Amino acid sequence: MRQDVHVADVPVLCVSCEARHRGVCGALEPAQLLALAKVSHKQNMSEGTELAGDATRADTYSNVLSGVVKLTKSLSDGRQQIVGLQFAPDFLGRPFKSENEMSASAATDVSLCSFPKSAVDRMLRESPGLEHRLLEQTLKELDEARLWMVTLGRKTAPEKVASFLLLIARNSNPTAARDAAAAFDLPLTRADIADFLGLTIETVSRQLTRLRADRVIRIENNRHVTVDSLARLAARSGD
Amino acid sequence: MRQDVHVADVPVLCVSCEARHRGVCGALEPAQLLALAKVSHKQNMSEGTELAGDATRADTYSNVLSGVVKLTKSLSDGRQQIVGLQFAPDFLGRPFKSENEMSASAATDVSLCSFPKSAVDRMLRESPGLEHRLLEQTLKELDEARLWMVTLGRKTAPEKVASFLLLIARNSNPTAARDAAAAFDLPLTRADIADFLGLTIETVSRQLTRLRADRVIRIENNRHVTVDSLARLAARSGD
DNA sequence: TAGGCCACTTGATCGGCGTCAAGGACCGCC
DNA sequence: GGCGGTCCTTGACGCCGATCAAGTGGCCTA
Repeated sequence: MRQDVHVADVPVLCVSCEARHRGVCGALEPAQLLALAKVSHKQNMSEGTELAGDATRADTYSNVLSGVVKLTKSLSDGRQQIVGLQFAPDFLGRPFKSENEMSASAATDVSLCSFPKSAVDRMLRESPGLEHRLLEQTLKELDEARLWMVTLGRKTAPEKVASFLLLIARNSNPTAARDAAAAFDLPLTRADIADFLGLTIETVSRQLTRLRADRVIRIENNRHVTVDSLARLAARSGD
Repeated sequence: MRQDVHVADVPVLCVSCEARHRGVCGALEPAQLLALAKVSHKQNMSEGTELAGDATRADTYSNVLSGVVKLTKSLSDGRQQIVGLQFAPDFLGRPFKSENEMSASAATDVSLCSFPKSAVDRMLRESPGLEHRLLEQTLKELDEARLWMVTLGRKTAPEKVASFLLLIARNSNPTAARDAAAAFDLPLTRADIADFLGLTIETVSRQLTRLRADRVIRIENNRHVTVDSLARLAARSGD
């Protein structure tokens, strides 16, 4: 019965939403959640869709409900670097700035729950718990970014590719033991992997075939990867 | 007179402290500032001092009052990467985690104002303004980290070195015009610059002499750099 | 003044990864 | 079934930056 009352308080949109528990929405009171749900909407974007351009006005925030969003920065001559991957239930958007400094696009088919920036900014001022969640997520992203800087700056191509596979493997099953097996689909094309690792697609391809030749991984349909021993993969990741 | 009253409220330790205005302490009420000042202490550390080791217990936070602190991560075989530089009045420490995941050390002589973690954590819970400041700083650091990821992943050695010089130049005089002249001391040794850029010290040295040969910079005593036109330097930074 | 140490520079050589080019696998479309 | 397109793989080659090895200059100590 208590459950019923509880569920009755929760907006329909949010009932089965992962972000309500693990994401930033978990910090909201039922009344706030209701207010926010009224102005938010779920949307599905297909792979490749540009979600927010570089130096464009950003007037919405989003939660990632499923799929993977890539954050990229480019140099003027077209060289590109992926500076972050956002998985469910990550929060998408840069508080306290109205301009995007990077572009976000759907690396896979993605579903998002989007809110007007103004509504969230108001709640941020009223509800310290929300700001706390946002701080936690931002610190997590900062840790991840700094960890990746080591990969970009100091690892070799074979180590980079192994590190990437490990990242995806761990993300697709966070509870797996360190030395377990794993199977997952790569959420990125070879070109995206290259942009994430600071390599070319040829080098990525060569390293993947090398890992396959050495029986560390198997690949089906270019996307589906099977790893018999994550420990063997980790041994190739350099750290 | 109002000024006198105001100053009288401020702890001696904090009266002339930059962090009280631009740093996180600016979010504190006089009473909180007083309470914090009672348990904090200023300390000077000389170049090279290890401030916090990898995987050690971290039980203090600090504000950087002067000098530069480098945050580094290492791979097991000794390869090292600097993942962040902290200048005054930056906040030093990782809230909500008791273990360091990276090591911090003094890149130059440094003066710090250190607080027990517990005292700050308590204030974080009581004072939303403090958490807000911290979120702003963390977002700023995340932006910087992601910007640097492009440098690490996609720029050539000449571009990396030019980018580094620009970063230091802009930091030593944030208000300078984009095409002004600049003069500053490098806060890092060649070895540190290499670890920051993901290069070797030989390559860093070669690129610096090239910039000098091309009259983009002048160098005295290995550390003091003069730039006649920041715009010319920026033109070599790749972005 | 000699000697050692440290940070940095400079030169010669090597190899990892980028570049260029071709070819294969899979797809939808006509 | 042929055809073009996209994504990926594979091979040949060359260059940028790492590696190895001296050499220079400033500073400290004796």
